[in-house]
Amino acid sequence: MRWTIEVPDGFALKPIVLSHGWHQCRPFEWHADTGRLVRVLRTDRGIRAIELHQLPMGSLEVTLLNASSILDPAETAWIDSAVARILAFDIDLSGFHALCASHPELEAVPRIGAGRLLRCPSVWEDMVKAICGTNIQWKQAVTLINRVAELGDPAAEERHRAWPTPEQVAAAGPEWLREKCRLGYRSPYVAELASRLVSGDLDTGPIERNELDGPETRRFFLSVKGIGKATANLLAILYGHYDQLSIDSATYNFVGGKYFDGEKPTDHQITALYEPFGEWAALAYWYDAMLSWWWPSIEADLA
DNA sequence: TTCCAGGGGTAGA
DNA sequence: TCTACCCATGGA
Repeated sequence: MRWTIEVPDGFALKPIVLSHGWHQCRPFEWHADTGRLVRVLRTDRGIRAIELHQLPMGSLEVTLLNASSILDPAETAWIDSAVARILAFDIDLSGFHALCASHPELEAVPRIGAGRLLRCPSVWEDMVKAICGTNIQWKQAVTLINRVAELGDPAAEERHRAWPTPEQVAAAGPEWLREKCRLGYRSPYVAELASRLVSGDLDTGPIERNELDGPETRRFFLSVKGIGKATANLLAILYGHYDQLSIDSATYNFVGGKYFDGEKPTDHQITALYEPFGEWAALAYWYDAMLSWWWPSIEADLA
């Protein structure tokens, strides 16, 4: 089964897939050679694996990988809305793209259709992955995340698994996360997050419905144990609030190397550097780092 | 062996 | 608000 989805003007699939490390984590699967993004989704009818591919005229082609499944219009519409969430169709980048035009170092951003950041279908999944990425090398974080993903339900007759639900993680418990996933001291944080979602003590609805402003969004994420300032800011950035940078060890390395002669800058110095970008500060930093670091290696691939 | 990674919680000032 | 100190894990 195959259909197409219309995309916002100037949208490009590859830049958002490669915007950060989520595409390396199951149940995402990025095939760089063919430019296809596979994602497993849990609908109210079952576990579906879809493959996204951008057509030459811009729109997205969706291929259902569950060969024996036929979707009704309601389920197809649900998948379309999930794709829109993952690929941040709702984000209006026109202000940022206009700003990039007057900054030579960011000139490539609008030209290649970059600026959006890849999200998971649920805030729950974004939060777990963010917690797993704290104080750890990213490659190792991917290993942790993929072990947690093994808890998810498999699609019938397919190798794909959905991301586990909060109920599944809460039932598995902190010891399972520690011993089987090797989450270490992060395991009680993830277990508590799952339990709070199951009990209704925490509700991600306001984030999903985009009802909160930047400060409210950051306060929401900070209320979760295991999520501190850097991670809360990162998650707020994923949900469209760019006025506060997420400063982590990679930020010190990049900004120190490029602007402070190799010396580690203070948080205040970093903030001051991108303050002129105002509400777009975090994106300005993000693509400053991206274009300087590893973007050149893939830029030819994007042309 | 020691250091530290895409930090955060906690106690004490 | 700021600073030590501790926290699991495994790669470098």
